[in-house]
Amino acid sequence: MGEITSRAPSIRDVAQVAGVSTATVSRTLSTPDVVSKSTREAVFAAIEETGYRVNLAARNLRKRETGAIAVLVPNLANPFFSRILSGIAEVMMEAGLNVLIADTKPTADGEHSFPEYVRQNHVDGIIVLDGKLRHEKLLDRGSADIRAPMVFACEWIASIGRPVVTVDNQEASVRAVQHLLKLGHRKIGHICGPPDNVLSSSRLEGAHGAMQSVGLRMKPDWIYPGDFSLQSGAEAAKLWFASTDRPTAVFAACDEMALGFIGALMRREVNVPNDVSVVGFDDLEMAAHFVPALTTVRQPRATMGRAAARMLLERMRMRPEDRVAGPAPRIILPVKLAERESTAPPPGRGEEESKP
Amino acid sequence: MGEITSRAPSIRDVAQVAGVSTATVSRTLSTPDVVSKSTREAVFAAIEETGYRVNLAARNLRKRETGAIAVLVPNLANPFFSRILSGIAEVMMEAGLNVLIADTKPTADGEHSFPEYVRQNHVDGIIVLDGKLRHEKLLDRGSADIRAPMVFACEWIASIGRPVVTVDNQEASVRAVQHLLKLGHRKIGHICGPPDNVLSSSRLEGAHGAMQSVGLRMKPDWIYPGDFSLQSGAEAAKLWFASTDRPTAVFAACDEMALGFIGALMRREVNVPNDVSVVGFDDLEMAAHFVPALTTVRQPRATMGRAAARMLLERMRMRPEDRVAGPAPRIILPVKLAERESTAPPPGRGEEESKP
DNA sequence: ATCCTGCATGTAATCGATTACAAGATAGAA
DNA sequence: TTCTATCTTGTAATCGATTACATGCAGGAT
Repeated sequence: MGEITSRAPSIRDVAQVAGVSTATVSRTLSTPDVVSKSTREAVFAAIEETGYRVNLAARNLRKRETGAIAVLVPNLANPFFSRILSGIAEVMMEAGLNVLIADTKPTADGEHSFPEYVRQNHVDGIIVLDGKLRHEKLLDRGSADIRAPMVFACEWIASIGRPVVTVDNQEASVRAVQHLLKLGHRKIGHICGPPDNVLSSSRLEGAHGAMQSVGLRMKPDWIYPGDFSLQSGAEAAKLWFASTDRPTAVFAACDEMALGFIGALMRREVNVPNDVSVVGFDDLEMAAHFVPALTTVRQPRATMGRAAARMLLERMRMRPEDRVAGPAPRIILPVKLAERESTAPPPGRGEEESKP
Repeated sequence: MGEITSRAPSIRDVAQVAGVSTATVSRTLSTPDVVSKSTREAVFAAIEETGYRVNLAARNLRKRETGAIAVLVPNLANPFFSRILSGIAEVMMEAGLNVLIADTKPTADGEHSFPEYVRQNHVDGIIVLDGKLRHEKLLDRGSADIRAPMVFACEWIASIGRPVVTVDNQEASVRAVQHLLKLGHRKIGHICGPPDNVLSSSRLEGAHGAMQSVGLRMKPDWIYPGDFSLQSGAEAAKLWFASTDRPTAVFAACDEMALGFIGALMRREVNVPNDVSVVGFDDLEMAAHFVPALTTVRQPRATMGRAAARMLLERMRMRPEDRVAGPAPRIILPVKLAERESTAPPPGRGEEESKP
């Protein structure tokens, strides 16, 4: 197909063809209104003829920017993040910025990795979806943060004063637990997210708080460890099954764990929701298709992504000294509880088809 | 925290601190062995002291390369791709290359998008996981392909002669169907992938072929349209349910559709596998956790990613004229059938707990 | 006719790293 | 002692685009 060109056409080639200087070509591209109509047309024709594309390395070098932003995702394998990413991409593409996605999934040594192109001045801004990165990495001297603004979305690191876009995790958890309380549950358990994660702790606290406000408490046995994975949900099911004093309802800190939990229970002939009710968090697409369909807290993922993107754009336009002035803004988005099939009154006191 | 530096340290600053020329600093970084031990140490100390990081825009401009490769993913929301991505990232990071991930999900106008940083000479190589991109886009004059080599993984575009890393989809489908045949099924249906997709057609053909080779055929009614989404699996369930002459087993072209299909059936009180057996394709993590656990064709996703990455590295090292010489290589990876709970003998003739 | 204003364009420095080439230094051979 | 080979380092051009500044020109005011 296309002949192998020895070299890509540069702005010089265009200038030559159009019979103008390179400065004029550059101006035609960046500020067309200062160029006369006739030259403008000549330049565009020359661009067409030569097949010219701007060399971004050269532009970036000169402008001291890169035209790209990075998104640090804790684990691409988790479908939860995809919608957020597409929300981000939508806003950024519109703004003419490219989006680099980096998986910070821990490497063999257990460290969350931090891709080189983020450290180096390769991006103009960073959106962090990972609340478990080590502070030093993000704030490393010479790393991008000094030059490139950063915002957190969904998860965040409390000790780093940067803007955050999130939902009110605590409030959402309160609502999830209240839903269970209203159904008549009194013994409610929780499958936690990974320790040291802001989401884990605020969701756990929300659950605790909701119980306390009606004079109940969660037995420590009913609090199962987890790490947001399907597998850890299944592990929680083992614990639930093995115990004698079981909660009649379990609120999982994410849908994956909720589904892993339900799957493992059903494999042991435990019926959800008749034997135990389960509420999730996130509202993954799978949640509605699972049997039983999962009652869960819906996060506005695309909206969250778009909000984070817009926030970052705003910060990128600010002067660096203004960015550090005052407290970092915080956008809290509303959530909704999607009530589906995985929750019902507790066994023995249900209005419906509960079994004794 | 860190003071806002007016400018990032450049190679000049390092040179000045170390008391050498910029050339020596550059050499110390790229070819340390031609530099004397004493200067080398001085330079490293100066780098440490200044916190110097190489400016990639400058390096790329000079070296006419970018140190990054792009992966074009048809739909990030599909968890199938994540493992492939991590396989790619693993190999590429080791080779010192950055990985840019681009979602080519169709925009409003139905066109698969093709991010600017891939068109422009922004990447040194491209891995395409999307078999639905328009040819012109990939081969566009001035686009990256002339300079940057390209390989396909998983999906591919038959008319573009580029290396491909994939599994034998047809053979895998044959095995899936043979598994159903061995269980005693004679009426076997198929949920297709999107039309115009190489995977869809080869999986369908494989299924057809397996039937034909034992003298059977799939009734056209048993071939359900789909697009690899959960939702389309659920739609297929509606069709199955509404028909009178139903297949006793269904082979879905991907796990998502298989799970959507099962979920929708179970919601209609249809039992899987007792009323109908279902086989999927991909072996998503969820497949094993679903109830019933899904029998499915396991694709070696991480291996596929690694193989594609290595293939691309090899192509990047070749001279451009050698790349077009001869037929493009093709790597076919083996698959395995994971037999789980969603398949059983057809109703009425089962050895086990089938119901009449 | 002269001067000023404002627009359109060109000239050339610049961003930071790489590398061909030149030059200096050192050691060994004759 | 002189010459050559080898090793180390510096000089300066280069990659391609942007932009401050200078220049030239047309039209209007006086």
